[in-house]
Amino acid sequence: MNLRLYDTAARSVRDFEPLQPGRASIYLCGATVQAPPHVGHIRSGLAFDILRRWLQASGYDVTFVRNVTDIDDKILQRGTDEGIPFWQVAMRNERAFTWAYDQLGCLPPTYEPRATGHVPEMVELMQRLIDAGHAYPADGDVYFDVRSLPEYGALSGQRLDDMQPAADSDAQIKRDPRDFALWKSAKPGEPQWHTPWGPGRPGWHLECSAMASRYLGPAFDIHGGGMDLLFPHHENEIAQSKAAGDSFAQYWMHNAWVTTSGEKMSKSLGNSLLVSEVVQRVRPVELRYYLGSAHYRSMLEFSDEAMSEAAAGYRRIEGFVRRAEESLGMPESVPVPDAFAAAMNDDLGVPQALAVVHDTVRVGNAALAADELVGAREARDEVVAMLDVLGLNPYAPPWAAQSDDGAARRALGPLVDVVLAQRAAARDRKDFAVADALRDGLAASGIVVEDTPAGPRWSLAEEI
RNA sequence: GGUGGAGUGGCCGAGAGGCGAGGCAAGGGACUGCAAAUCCCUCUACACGGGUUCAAAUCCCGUCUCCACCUCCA
Repeated sequence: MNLRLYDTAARSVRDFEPLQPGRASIYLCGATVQAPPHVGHIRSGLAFDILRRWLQASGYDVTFVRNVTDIDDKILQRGTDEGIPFWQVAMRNERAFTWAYDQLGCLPPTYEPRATGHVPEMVELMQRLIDAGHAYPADGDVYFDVRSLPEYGALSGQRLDDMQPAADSDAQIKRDPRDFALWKSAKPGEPQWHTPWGPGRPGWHLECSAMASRYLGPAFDIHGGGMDLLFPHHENEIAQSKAAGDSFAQYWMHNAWVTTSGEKMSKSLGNSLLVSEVVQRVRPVELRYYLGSAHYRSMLEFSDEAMSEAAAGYRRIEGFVRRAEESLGMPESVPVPDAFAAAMNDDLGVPQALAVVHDTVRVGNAALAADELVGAREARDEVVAMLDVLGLNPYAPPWAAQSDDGAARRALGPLVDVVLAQRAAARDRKDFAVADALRDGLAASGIVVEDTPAGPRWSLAEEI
């Protein structure tokens, strides 16, 4: 079974057929770096990280571009408010995004272009659009003429005449109120670049068209982003690029948002949960598991309770892998089970894929309990292979480094061994009160002791 | 007004005509000095009203509720 993906433009699931066999090119709309990221932003990065990993695991050579839009009205406003250059605001928030992507184990993009670094490409694109009669300069602005493109609105399924007229003050200088700005003339004090139409700065949509074609060419495979970018951002991107003669994206994918109390998480609603805050309450790998556990096109209602449940689910998987390592050593690379591959090939069916993981964990646990090492090894290696596709492999970066409390374990080990020896002596003489007190004492220090047929095992508690 | 999405058991969350995904929680059992972990078993579903069908959570008609987008948004 081949990979099938839901294409927003076709409103249906389609077989994925790359432009070049064995290669896949993806452009993901990244952050407009106005503020630090909340979990909704990172869900988008995560959903497409899983797509990318699955394509790579399926043998594709993936080129993954995720842009940074480092100039827009809010960034400029914030710079003004704080009395600092806009680029300082942008850089600060870009670092916060990078940190969050890294925390959640999202692979770095192949290229990560910034809007302000691609003004020449934007100017060239605008010139092509003007020459083709799809854009026009007006008072130092440059607008896209939506009426010049009959298919405008097709991606989002809207007809121009049904749209609410924009409450836009510059309506006088536009040919149609729904024409959108490719380029904005510089107001006093604003940053500016020189163009044939006067000094100004980029509009919101132009940068993605310019950068996508710069790094992926006039035609590429997949364009991704949040559902809320469908209109206007992606509609305008497709309009710019198609009007300029590019074939642009062959597939459009959109992830659903994260909600709290039934409402979309949003900076403007003030109900957003910063990634930096959430990872104080739960390990980053557990947050990744939680955000990835719902299908990418389903809304995810965020709650601490649901996140804790998800964390418990991940620890069950992780516990199996760690316990298996004690008797089996490190895992070997094996193919993922067919059921897992089938789930992933069906428009990234991570929920069903996770069901396969859990089923395999149960089989593996039973094999371990029965001392059937062959079966346990098979299950363990498959589980690790599946976790790897999902970016949850505890042996892979960044989790390996984070969960390897090497220094702490080396320092604590001899001390814990002393206490465990005392406890063993107490148990031998049936003095269970003392034995339990010793175990409780360790537990109070965050050291969990479990008895196994091979003797006690200790670990550092994950609960914070 | 236009467009799109959602309503599933105590909770999260899949599925899209027939054999009840999975997880978390709960109860029972096995194991254990006790616990933990693990395994086995068990319970509770498809918003509402009609219809089609041998068979509907799934298809059709209608209704209700909720959410999102329509030039700030992942």
